[in-house]
Amino acid sequence: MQKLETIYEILLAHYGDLEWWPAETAFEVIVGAILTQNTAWTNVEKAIARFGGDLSAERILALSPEELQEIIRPAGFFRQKSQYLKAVSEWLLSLGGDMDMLSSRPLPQIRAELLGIRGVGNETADSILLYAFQLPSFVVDAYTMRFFRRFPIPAGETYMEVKAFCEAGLPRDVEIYQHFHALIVQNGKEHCRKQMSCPGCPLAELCLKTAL
DNA sequence: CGCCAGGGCCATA
DNA sequence: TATGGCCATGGC
Repeated sequence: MQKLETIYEILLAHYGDLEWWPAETAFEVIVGAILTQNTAWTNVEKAIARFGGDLSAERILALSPEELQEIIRPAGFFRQKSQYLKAVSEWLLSLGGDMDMLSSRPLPQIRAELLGIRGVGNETADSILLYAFQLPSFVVDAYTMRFFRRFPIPAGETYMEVKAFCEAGLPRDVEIYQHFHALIVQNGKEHCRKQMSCPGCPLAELCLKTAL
């Protein structure tokens, strides 16, 4: 396949800078990362709106399980996710709650801590690192997995293999990681999801055109 | 009506 | 390590 940077440049030239993780605060990014697990983003927006602008780790811990479940109900899996939200909130506050202090520590350490939290797996951990803490940890999601089935990776296709491949093939830069992830999602939504709609795809000439 | 969306946990082999 | 069942809502 082509150099990863080449693919990135092509996508960037075609779609431009996509900023698709809208959030008022870093904590809202964390909440969104939990709520969006296997869930449409429109449902996450509904759930976040139901916090009524009062969204903090303290608030989440103060709410009863039932109250929290009722607020996030539109995001689905609300019984599990209410526990997950309380777990990340406890982690955050147990370390002082200062996002800047937290993010100033070694990335691998933060990632390991995140993975130790109930409800935080690889993708959620990387989303929090990249979009909430602004640290260079590449996010691999369902779109990314499908994407690299079109451009097979020699190393393999497990989560960590795809992640390592992307990080090795791009400058270690938060903006680039964020943009590339957004570009992959946008391209995947428009082209290789339900049907093979190659016309108009900026990568049509490079793609293996493998049925997904 | 059925499908599935920006996963993760847990039990089982 | 690798499947498979489970969790739940809203949009199409």
